[in-house]
Amino acid sequence: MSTRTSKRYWLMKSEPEDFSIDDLARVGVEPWTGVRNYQARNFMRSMKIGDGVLFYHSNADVPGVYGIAEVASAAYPDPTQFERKSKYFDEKSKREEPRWDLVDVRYVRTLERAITLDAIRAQADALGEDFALIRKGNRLSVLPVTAAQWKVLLSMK
DNA sequence: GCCAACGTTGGC
DNA sequence: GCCAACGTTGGC
Repeated sequence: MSTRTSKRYWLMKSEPEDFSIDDLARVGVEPWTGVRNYQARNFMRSMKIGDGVLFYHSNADVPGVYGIAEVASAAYPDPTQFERKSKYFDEKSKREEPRWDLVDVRYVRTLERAITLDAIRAQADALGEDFALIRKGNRLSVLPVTAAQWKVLLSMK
């Protein structure tokens, strides 16, 4: 029994040179490996299948939201933390007590026009000060989006 | 490539 | 528990 019935929303960052919305469109579903920040991990642990995801390109020529995805699994241990050759290997993580989790993310659609970081900043008033993406110094790669913020962002033209 | 912001690590 | 050093993120 889920204690939560309403869908939640998230924003997940990826460097497009590493993994872009086009890559997600190609593979369909992708395990979101490599998150090594406790706050971001905890957000993933609270995700439910079907939650909405804004796919954000960071370190891009034009940073912004390029597509929509959805959560396709509950959180489970990120296998790359145990892979010695992986850049995400964490020697301190134990198989009996994995430190890092991930969720699977499923492609939904690519936006015709990206919602650029500039455009998002221009809507700061409508989005509110609690929007972590545009809070000063924020570096979280997985962050929550309220239903109201989701609506504001996707209705931007 | 630079650098501000911020998280983590480790010495004490 | 403090905090300096270091590493990473991510916009520019």
